[in-house]
Amino acid sequence: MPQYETFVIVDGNSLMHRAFHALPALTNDDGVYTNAVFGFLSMLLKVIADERPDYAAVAFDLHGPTFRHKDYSEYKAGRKPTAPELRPQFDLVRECLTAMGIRQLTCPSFEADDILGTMARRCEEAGIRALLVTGDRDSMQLVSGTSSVLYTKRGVSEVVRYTPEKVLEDFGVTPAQIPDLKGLMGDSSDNIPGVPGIGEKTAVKLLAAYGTLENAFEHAETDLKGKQREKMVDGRLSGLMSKKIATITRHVPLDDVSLHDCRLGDMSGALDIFTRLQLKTLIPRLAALSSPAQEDAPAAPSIAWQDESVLETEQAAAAFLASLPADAPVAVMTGDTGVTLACGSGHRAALPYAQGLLGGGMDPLQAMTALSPLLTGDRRLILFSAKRLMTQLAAWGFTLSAPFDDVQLMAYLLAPQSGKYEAPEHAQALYESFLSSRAALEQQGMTTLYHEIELPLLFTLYDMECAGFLVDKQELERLGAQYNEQIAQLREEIFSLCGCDPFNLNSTQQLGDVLFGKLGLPAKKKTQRGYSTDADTLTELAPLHPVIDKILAYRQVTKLNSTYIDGLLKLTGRDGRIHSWFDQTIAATGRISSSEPNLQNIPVRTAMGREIRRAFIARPGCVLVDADYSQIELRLLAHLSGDEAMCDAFIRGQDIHTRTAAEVYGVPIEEVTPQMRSSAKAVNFGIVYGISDFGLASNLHTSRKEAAEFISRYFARYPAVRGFMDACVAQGKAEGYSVTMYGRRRPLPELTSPNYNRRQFGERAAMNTPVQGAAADIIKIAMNTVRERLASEGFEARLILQVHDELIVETPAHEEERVCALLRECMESAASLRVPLVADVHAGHSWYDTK
DNA sequence: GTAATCACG
DNA sequence: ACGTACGTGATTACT
Repeated sequence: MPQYETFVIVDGNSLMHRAFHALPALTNDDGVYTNAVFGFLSMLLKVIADERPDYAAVAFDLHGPTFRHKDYSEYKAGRKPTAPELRPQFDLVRECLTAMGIRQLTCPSFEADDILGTMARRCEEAGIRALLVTGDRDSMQLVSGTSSVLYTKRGVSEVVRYTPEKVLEDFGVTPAQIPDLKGLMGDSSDNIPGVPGIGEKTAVKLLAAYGTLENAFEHAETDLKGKQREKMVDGRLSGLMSKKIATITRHVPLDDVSLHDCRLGDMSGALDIFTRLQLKTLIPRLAALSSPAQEDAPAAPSIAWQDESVLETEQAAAAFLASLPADAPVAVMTGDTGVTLACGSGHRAALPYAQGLLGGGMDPLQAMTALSPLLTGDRRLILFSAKRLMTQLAAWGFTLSAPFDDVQLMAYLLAPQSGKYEAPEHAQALYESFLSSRAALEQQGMTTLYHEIELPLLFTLYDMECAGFLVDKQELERLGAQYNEQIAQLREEIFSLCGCDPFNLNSTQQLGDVLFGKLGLPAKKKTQRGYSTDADTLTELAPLHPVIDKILAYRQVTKLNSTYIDGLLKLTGRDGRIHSWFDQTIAATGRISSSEPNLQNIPVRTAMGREIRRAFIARPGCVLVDADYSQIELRLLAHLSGDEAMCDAFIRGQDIHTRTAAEVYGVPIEEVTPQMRSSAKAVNFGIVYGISDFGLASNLHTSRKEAAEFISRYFARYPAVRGFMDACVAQGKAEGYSVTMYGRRRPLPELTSPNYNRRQFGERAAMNTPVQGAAADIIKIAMNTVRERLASEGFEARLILQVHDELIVETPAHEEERVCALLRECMESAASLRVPLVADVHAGHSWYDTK
C-alpha cells in the first residue's frame, strides 16, 4: 500500500497538443475531430489505472497574455496558433473531465505549468505525493523528493518517470537548475533564446562549476577565455531574461480550490459522453476504473434491452423468433463462438455453438437451420459484412433472401479511409451502431448513395464472385514452364556478367551490394535501408552495364511467374474458375478492390505479360464481352470543370491527348508528333492526380522547370480546369472533406495538417477524389443496371469482372451481339454529362482476344 | 510485421 | 528547406 496519498496533476494544454500531433486526425461519425480528446483521455486513464491516485486535477491555460511572460511576450509570439481541429477539442475534453468528476484548474494570466508548480508546492506542504503529467520539459524543475514528473514520450502512449536522480541523469543538472540550464542553452521549441553560442554541453559544464546561472555570469569575465568568455559577456542579459522565462511560478492564486476538492470519485458519469464521442476503446477502461458499486452500471443504452435469452435448441430459437413483434428489424451477428440476435423492440438472444461433446448449444449448421426463418423471411435484418455472410451461408447450403442493411457498408461510407471496420461483438452493439450510422448517413446526404448504389452493388459483386472467371490451367502451366526456362537462363547470364558467385537475386539488398559495390555503378535514389534498385533506377543504369537489362528481364519474368502463374493456379477452384473477393469497403475514393486473387492487376502493358490473359477464357459455347470506358476520368474533369476547350475536344470526338498536345505546343492537330502526344498524355494523367512539377518532371524525365512551364501552358489552354482544381482544394479546406457528384464523401484531415507534406498530399487528394470517386460511382451504377437488365431480359450472360473502368461479361455466343449493345447502353447512359460517355466494346474467346 | 518492388486503372 | 504525382494487392526478403 502506498505510504502517502497521491495527487495526479495534468498539464492539459501540453497533453492535448501532444495527443493531437501524435494521433491521426480521427473523427467520429459526425465528423467531429476527437484525436486529441482520445489521446488525452487514454493517457489520463492509463495514469489513473497505473497509479491509483487519490486526487486528480487538470490545469489549462486561459487565452490572452500571461503574467509570467508578460514582459517577454514576443518570445511566445512565434508560437503557431492552435489548429482549428484542435481548438474545439478543448471544450470536448473539458466536458468529459467534468462528467468524470475531475477538477479543472485555470487562472487568468497564468500558464498550466505555473498551476502545476503551485499544486505541487501545496502537495509538498500537505505531505502528499504529487505526480505531474506533462510533455513539457520545463516542468522538470518541479521534480523533488515528493514530486515526480511523468513525461509523455512517443506521442502520449508512454510515460517516463522523472525523479531527481533521473533528471540529473538525463539533463546533467538538478531539477532546481533546470531554469538556469534553459537560461544558458535556450529552448528553440519554446522560443527561449538563452545565451547565443552556448549549447547544452557548455551549459551543463558551467552549472556543474558555478551552481547557478547568475554565479556563472559573475565568474565568466575572470575564469573564462576566448570565444566562450565573449559569448557569456555579450549574452548576459539574454541569459538572465531566458532564465526568468523558464522559471515556473509556484504561487498562482488558486484560493478557491482546496486539495480536497480534487478527490477522485466515481467516473462512470462520463460513459454517456464517451459513447457520444465514439471513444469506443476507452469505455471499458473507464468502466473498469469506476468504484465497485458502479462497476456493473452500463452506459445508458438508447434501447431498453431485456435480459438475453440463451437459445440452445431449435425449439427455443423458434419460440424466441415467435415472440418478436412482426415488423421490428433484427440485428444478426455471427462469430466464432455463436450467433447473437438483437431486435429493436429490446429483445436479445445468443445461440452459442456447442463446445466439444459437453455443454449445450447447437452446432453452426443447426443454429443456421434454426434461424432460417429469419434468413428467408420478410423481416429486415441488420448485418455486418452481408456479402461475407452470404458466402458463408452458401457454403452451408443456405441462401439469404431477407431484406437487410449492412452496417459495414454504412460505416465505410461514413469513414471510407479507416480501413478495416471492426465487427461489433454482439448484435446489440450492431443494432445501436446501425441507428447512429443511419442517422449520420441521412445527415450527410448519403442515404441515396447507400440505398441506390452501394447496397444493390453488394448483390452484383456477390454474383460476380459466385460466377468466377474460367481459366485455362494448361495455358497457365505452359506459360509457367516457358517462364521457368527463361528464369534459369537469365540467372546464369546475370551471375556470369557480374562475375560473382550466385546470390539471392530477389534480395534488393544483395543486388544493391553487387551493382553499387562490386560493379561500382552509380547509385541514385535511396531507400530507408540502402540504395534503390527499382525499375526506374535500373533503366537509367542500363547503358552502363549489360547485366542491367538481364536483371530487368529477370524481375519481369519472376513477377509474372510467382504472382500470376503460381498465384492464379493456387487459387483456381475445383470448377476451374477463379472466384476473387470483391471488397467495396476498402478504397478511400469509392473504388472496389479485388483480392485472393487480385483480378484487377492482370498484366496488359507489356507483350510478355499480356500473354497471361490468354488463360482467362469463356466457357465452351460462350465469348467474353469486354467494355471499357474511354477516358472516363478526363471526361469527368471536362464535365466538372466545364472547361470549354476540353469539353469541345470530347464533343468533337477528338483524341484528348493529341488535342492537349496541340493546345499546349500551339500547333495544329495534324502536326502533333507521337512524342508530343506522349508528353501531353503524361500531363493529362498528372492533372487528374493533382499535379506537381516535380512529379511530372520525374515522369517525363525532364527538368522541373520545364515541367512547370508545361503545366502553366496547360492551365492557360484549359483555364477552367485550374479553377476546378482550386475549388476542390478550397471546398476541401472549408468542409474538411472531398465530395463526388453522387454525394460520396472522403474526409481530408490532411488539408489542415501542420506538416507541409501531409498538407500537400491532402491537396492532391482533394483534386483527385471528386474525379476518381465519380468514375467509381458511375461504373457502379452501370454494373447494377447491367445485372438487372441481364436478369430481367432473360439473358444467360453474366457479369464476371470489373476493373475500375472496364466490365467483362461471359456471354453465350448467340447473345453476343445483344449483350454488346446492352453493355454499351448501360455504361454510356449511367451518367449524363456535358460530354459524351463512351464505352469501347469487344468480344473474344479469351481476355487477350478482347483487346 | 514492415519495406521494397511491381502489376493494374 | 523540404520532398511530392491518385487509388489498389501480392510476393519476397528481412527483422
